[in-house]
Formats: sequence, C-alpha cells, structure tokens
Amino acid sequence: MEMPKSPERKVWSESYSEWFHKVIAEVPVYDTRYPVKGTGVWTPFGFKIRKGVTQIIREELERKGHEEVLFPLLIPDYMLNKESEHIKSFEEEVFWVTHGGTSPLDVKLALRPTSETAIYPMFQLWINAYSDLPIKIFQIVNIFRYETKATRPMIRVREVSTFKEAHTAHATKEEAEGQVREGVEIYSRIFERLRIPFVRSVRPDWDKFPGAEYSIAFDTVLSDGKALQIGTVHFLGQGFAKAFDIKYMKSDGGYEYVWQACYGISERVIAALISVHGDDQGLVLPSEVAPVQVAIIPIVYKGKEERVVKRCHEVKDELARSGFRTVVDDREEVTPGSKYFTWELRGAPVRIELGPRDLEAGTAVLVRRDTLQKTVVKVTSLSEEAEKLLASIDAHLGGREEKWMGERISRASTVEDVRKTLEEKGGIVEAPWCGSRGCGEELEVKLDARILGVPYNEGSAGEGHTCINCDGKADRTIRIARSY
RNA sequence: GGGGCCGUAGUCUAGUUUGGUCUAGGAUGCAUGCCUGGGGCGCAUGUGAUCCCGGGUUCAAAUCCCGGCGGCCCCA
Repeated sequence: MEMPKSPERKVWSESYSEWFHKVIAEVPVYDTRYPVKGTGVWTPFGFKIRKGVTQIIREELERKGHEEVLFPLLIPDYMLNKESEHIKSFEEEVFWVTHGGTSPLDVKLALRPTSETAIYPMFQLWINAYSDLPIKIFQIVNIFRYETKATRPMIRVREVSTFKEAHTAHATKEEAEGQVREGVEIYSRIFERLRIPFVRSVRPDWDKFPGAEYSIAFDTVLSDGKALQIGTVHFLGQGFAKAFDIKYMKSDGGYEYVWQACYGISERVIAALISVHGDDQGLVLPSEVAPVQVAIIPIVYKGKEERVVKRCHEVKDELARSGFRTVVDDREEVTPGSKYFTWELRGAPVRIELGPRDLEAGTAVLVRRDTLQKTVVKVTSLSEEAEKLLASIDAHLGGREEKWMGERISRASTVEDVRKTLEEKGGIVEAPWCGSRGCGEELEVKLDARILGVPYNEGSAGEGHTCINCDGKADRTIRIARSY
C-alpha cells in the first residue's frame, strides 16, 4: 500500500484566486457560468454546505431570541429615499424595476440593496407602546447591488444570494447598545463553530454603514494575505427611527423614538469557510457543515464485490443510526484511488476504506481529511472512532487556522514598515494612529490599503505613541490591510 | 475613476502576431467494450465546437476593425 502524502497548500497559498475558482467549479459548489454578471448558481452539493451554514446562523440567532421573518424584495423609491445618508451611499448601486410589462410604473421599485427601508416602515406600524419592545427579527434573503468593480464569485457579486440581516428596535440607547454587543457575541459564536478565525474592529467613521452611528466588523485573512469582511454589526441610534417615524409611548404618556441595531452576514462567510480550511486536494470542511461526514469506499475484487459492498452498507447504516451523514461510494468501474480524490475534493472529513482483507480481519481503514493520516481500527468500534476523529479534525482546523491568521497579524511603527509588511506577507498590520479622518484617508491612499478600524473591546494600545502617518499624538491602534 | 489582458467541445488548451495549410489539433471528461481494482489503472472504439453575440472589411475571417455581453488582472 502506497502511503498517502500529506496534503500540500502550495496552489492554495500561491494562486489563491485560481485555486478558489477551480475548487468551486470542480466539486462543484457554485456555478459561475450563469449569463448575468455577478450572479451564480448554488449546486446541490454547494447548497448543502450553504444550508449547514445558514442552519448555524439560525440556531445562534434564535438561541438569543431572534425570530425569522420574510419581507418583500421590492422597495418603493420614496421609502428607499427616506434616510438621506443611507440613500446617498446606495443610489449608484440600486437596480430599479421601472416597468410592468410595457407600461412605465408610477412608482419605481428598487430591488433591495439591504432591507432597512423595507422593514422599518413596518416597525412604524408594529410599534406603539413600550410593551411592543424589543423587536428582534432576522431574514435570510437575496439582495442586489450594481457592483461596478470586477465581480468575484461569492465575494463581490451583484446578487448576494445569501444575506442574513437582523434588525432590532429597543426602548433605550443602553439596551440597543447592549444588543450590538450581543450581536457581536452571536457572530463570534457562528464563526467559531465554522472554525473561521477573525478580528473584530470598529470601522473608521468614513467607512461605517450608511445611516449608522458606528459599525463593528469581522475580518478574516485569506490565503493570499488579503482581508475579507465576513460580518458587520451596526448601532443605528435613532437615525432611522426619526426618518421612518418609529415611536413608542412611554409610561409618562410622552413619545420616544426607538433605538436600533442591525447586523449582517452574507455568503462571503461561505467563501471564507471554503478558503481558510482548503488545501491543494480541495475542500476541507468542519464536521458540522460537511454535507458528507464519512465517505465509505468499498475495495472490491472480482468475485468478492457483493460481500464487500454489502458490508459497507451495513457500516453505513450503523453510522447513520449514530447520527453521521454518510455515503457508500459504490460506483462500479471507478477505481478506489479515484474515489479517494473525489471525497477529498469534496471535503469529507473522514473516509473509511473497507476491503476483503478488512473483512477477514474485522478491521477498517480510517482516513482523516486534514492530514490524510490512515489508521486501522476494529470495525465494531467505527462509530466511536469516527466520532473521535471528527472532534480531533475540528479542533485541528480551529487551531491551525487560528495560528495561520495569528502569524499574519503584525505590528509596525512607521508607514514604511506597514508597506513592507503588506507587500511581503500581507495580512493585517496594527499601528498607532491619531484618529483623524484626513490622516486616515491619506494613509489609505499612500499604502493602497484599507483601514479596517480600531480593535473592538481590546483597550487602546496606541496610547502614548506617535501616529505613524502625521506624527501627531496617537491615542489608538488601527488595523490596516489590503482587502477584498 | 484610469489602464491592460482574455472569450475555441462539459472543462482546460493549441491555432490569432503574418487572413487561405483549420474539413479547427491536443488533453481531460462523457459513452460502450475488454482488462482492472488498498492512491486519479490500461487499451480500443465512439461522442462532443453557432471558434461569445451582432455588424463591418475581404475573393476568403477563429484570425483584421467597430459595438455589445461575459470573465480576469493592474494602477489611483
């Protein structure tokens, strides 16, 4: 038996873009050939991964009292226009429905670029008194943005097909800001379950969500060293409440505008899931979202096919009873080696090889996807062994990716240092900064990079230093990265 | 916002610079048969291309020109 070589991450790290396109096309996960720019098709296998991810998102939100709803796709222009900062930011990227058949519409209808302006008019109807609060809802829908830059599958698209947006309304500012913190915790949990490493940053003022008072963003680093935003949480204050006249009656009979928060995650998280765990063999998936957790490969010889395949199905049934998602790859005329490649490409965490020799010995060969290490175990203890192996793989992925990203977070004290680090190893660079907008924007231009913001909830390590750009007094740390 | 590159079977790709040799070549995939089977087996036969779309130049266009659609890269 030829020993498997441990999986490389050469193509993965050296030609990330190529790697990603190839993997999603070959598995397949997502078909980019649909003839509208910036759109794509979730294949059956890709949809299963997506479903695993949306299931985690649902669980974590529902655990914290959010309820799922579904709002219309179409937003009348006068609604979209109500909050001025919001519309100013989106107006160049809104798709419009202007005709019903051949007749022009009296009221143009926007395809939602996000749903604040669809949801908040209904909040206005739903909220009358203190007792109607808080409201915590979410939906998972598609949204449309007319991206003018080059589109990328799942990462920059015109139809975001998987947009989870949560919207809340509260009686007080304190409660709404508490909700922001809860949103951050929920998202942290979601990414931890997906084993995607992240940093949390308060976005600079000029880069916050249009209409928000402040925004907290989650960024990860992909294998090409570029940062990818995978989630955002916004404190909306009373801006939208005032624009949409969302008020409740207080105990003293007076009225107060509600305080709001909203937070979103898109299919970028699936792009991140695929990207951060993958290797040159293809997908590597944490057990929770792997459409197939255990792939069983019969090793058949002429005349013994029936016994081996039958045993494989017995093993499969037993594993299924223990709660594993499992398949027997009993395709005829396909060699075992070819099947190994197939299931490695598809990221099945565990593979079981079962052949005549195993039947004799009462054993099975167990292979883990992350290291491709093989072990021989008793066939009677497969369930426990598979369980242990899944846990071990998940832990290994979490640790490996955390370490990988940790190595790509650097510190620098001059602009040149930052530039050098960004060029040589990419990732995220932390540096002391003065906090002024003009200085920050200048820095972004100088470095051809983006300021991700200041660390969320981690104190301000920049204090007492000098701003790397303007030599003014630094009162905070910023994170800088080339980003998607 | 500015600049560049690309589009040929399901997929990848040769051919485009210098129009005619292209009845468009190869690999992979797919189908059938034999042979195999513990890391992408092998052989044979077959299948598969509106050369992205529209227009133009020309005796002649995959090849040159214009427009559109789609994809990719770089710079600010």
